[in-house]
Amino acid sequence: MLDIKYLRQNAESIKQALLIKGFELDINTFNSLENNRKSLQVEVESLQAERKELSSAFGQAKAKGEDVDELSKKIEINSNLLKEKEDELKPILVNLEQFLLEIPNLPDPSTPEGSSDIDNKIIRNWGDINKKKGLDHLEITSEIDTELAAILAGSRFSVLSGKIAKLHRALIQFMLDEADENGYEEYYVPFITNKDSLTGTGQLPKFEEDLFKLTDGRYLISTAEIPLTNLFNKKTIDLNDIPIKVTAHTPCFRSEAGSYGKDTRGLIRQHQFEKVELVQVVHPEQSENALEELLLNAETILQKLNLPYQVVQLCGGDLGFSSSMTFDIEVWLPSQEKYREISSCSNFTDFQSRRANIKIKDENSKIFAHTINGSGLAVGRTLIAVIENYYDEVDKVINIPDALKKYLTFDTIST
RNA sequence: GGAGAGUUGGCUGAGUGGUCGAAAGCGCCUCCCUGCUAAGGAGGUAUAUGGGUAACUGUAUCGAGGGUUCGAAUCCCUCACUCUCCGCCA
Repeated sequence: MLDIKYLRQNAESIKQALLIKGFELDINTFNSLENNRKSLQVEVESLQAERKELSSAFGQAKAKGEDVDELSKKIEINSNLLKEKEDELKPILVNLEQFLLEIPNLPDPSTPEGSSDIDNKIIRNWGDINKKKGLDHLEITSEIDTELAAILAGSRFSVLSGKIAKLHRALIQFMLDEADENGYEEYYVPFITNKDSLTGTGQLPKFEEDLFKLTDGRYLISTAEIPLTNLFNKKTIDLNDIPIKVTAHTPCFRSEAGSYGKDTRGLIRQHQFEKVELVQVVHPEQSENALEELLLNAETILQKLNLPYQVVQLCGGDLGFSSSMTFDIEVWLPSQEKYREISSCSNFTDFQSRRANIKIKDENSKIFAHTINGSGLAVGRTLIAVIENYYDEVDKVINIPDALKKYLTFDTIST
């Protein structure tokens, strides 16, 4: 959520800044809501002040046994008028709140212009890619079964078995150990979340269709960012406890509404996938560095797995609703001869902390914290990358990356 | 699932219809005293938000939301959460 005071004073420049995200701020609507709000609020509050006075006069008169007929009349007039004005004000406040909740975060000034991922800016790349097109993970192993999953649940699910299932688990363990080494405290969190939490991190109210909703009105998490960030919902954090670094491994559930026909084959885009998430809650002055650090934490995992990747900075059109600045890490997939997103690391500045009310107690004042998060990493896609990049066509085996060997009792997976 | 108790400021905890944003204590801050420390004394110390250039000032907030009332921390209803007991259960 943007600072409403800031919005009042800088509507035009905010509108300009948001255009790069493809969002058109409706200043007229905002101004008319604000003007109505202001005049009605002033009226309501002065009527409330009057009520207070009249009520206490009434009480005193009653106590002295004085006649209260005239006072009663005044009170009735006040009460009717107050009710009328309150009824006018209430929906305006609701609308204003709604309006604010649907405005995206301001993009960082460094954000490249562009409308889709083709305009993302390549920052760096790491590792050598094998130029030769390779088999895809479904072709390589039969221990990933999407047809079986379709019988169990439907499309966009998978069943893993045997050594692939173990490799999948080893990746999770490896990633959590990496996070631990980098100073992130591990959490185990609910995979079901309420509206308040989802509003805090920005999935609601605008992106409900991306989520699986339960019959009791709650939702399955689409990322561990939601529970991890909301660990600090409505909290004031002592300056000494900053920066906070937390991690969790969770399944993520996404409806993938609107992505029909996209990435339909294999594990790339699933309704359910595992992810290790890294979250930091930091002082505003540290957030830029914290994002760099978190990005590096995620990159290191790929380096240790010896998987080639590139880092891109998202352009305005590709930048998420809540994010101010995002770097995606994209891993090389030989079957697609493309880099594919495997981690998304973002600085949300004070956007989430305003919504979730996460504050830092500075020496003598309270300020909104900055929140940073990123995948470290998406496990399913890492599994694909390992399978495809470590496949030995001659021997028809998947070699186990050195970094994972201590988690497994085998060095290769025959196919 | 059943029965009961509870939720008040940074903390402990009083307050069952008005003078209560809320006693008292602790903690914290400023000052005074005392040649260190400790003890003692005086004052201050919630949050959000509106109006105003400002000084200043209005309003809201006692778990959340409704209601009763001229007036609600206090009475009523609904919900959430915590605790105790019973049942069930990994």
